[in-house]
Amino acid sequence: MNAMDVALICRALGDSNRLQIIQMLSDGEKCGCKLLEQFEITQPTLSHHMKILCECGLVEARKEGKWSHYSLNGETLDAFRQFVEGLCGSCREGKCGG
Amino acid sequence: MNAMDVALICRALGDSNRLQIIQMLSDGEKCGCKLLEQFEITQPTLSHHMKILCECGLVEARKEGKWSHYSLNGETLDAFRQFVEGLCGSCREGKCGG
DNA sequence: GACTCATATAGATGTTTGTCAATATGTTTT
DNA sequence: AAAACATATTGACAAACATCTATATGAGTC
Repeated sequence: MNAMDVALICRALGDSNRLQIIQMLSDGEKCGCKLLEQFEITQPTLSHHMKILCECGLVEARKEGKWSHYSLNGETLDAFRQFVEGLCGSCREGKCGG
Repeated sequence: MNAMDVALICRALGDSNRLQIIQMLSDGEKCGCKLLEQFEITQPTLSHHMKILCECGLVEARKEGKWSHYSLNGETLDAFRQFVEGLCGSCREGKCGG
C-alpha cells in the first residue's frame, strides 16, 4: 500500500460520521437504512459517505434486491494497520520524541 | 483515545504532504528547514502543516535557538495504532467481508 | 546596530468538501 | 399498474482547507 492510498483512507476516516460508520461496520455487515437510522444526516449524504468509503477500499458494498449491505474490507484495513505499525516501529527504535 | 481524536489525526494524515512529513519524522527528529527542502511548498505552508500535525498530537516541536525540531509523538501514534488494530480485530472474528 | 536566517502569523484566494433538496433508478408489495 | 421503499445522482451552497504573498518575531552573526 503506497502513501497515496493511505492518504485517501485517512481522508475518508477524517470525517466523524464516516469514522462512526466504520466503527459500526466493525461490528459486522450493515445495510444502508440501518446505518442511516443512527445519524442525523439525509439519505443522499449517507450515500455520498458510503461512496467515499468504498472508493478508498475500506468498505465493500453487496447489492441484494433493493438493499445495499456494507462491510469492512479486511484486506485494506489490514494493509492500513501495517502502515501505521510501520510508523510506530520506528518509535520503538528510539527515533521518536516523548 | 476517543473517536474525535482519531478523526482529527486522520484529517491531519489525509494530506499527502503531511503524510510524507510523518514518514520523514518516523526516521527521526528533523528541523523545519530540513523538512522544507524536500517539498515544493513555501515556508509558511510548511509551518501551517506542522501546526496541524502538532495540534492533533502526532508531532512534537522542540525549540532550540532559531530552530524548531520536530519529532513524532510515540504515545499518540501508539494510541492511534491501537484504535486501528481494534477495527482489524473485529475482522479477525469474521465480522468483515472479503 | 544592521544583517541574515528560521519560523510564525495575517490576509487573500481558489479548491475541496459536507450537506441538503429535488429527482432518478430499481425493487418489492399490494 | 400503482404505491412504497432503498439507494444513487445531480446541482447548489456554505464552510473548511491548502496555498500563496507580505509581514512579523526572534535568534545568531558581522
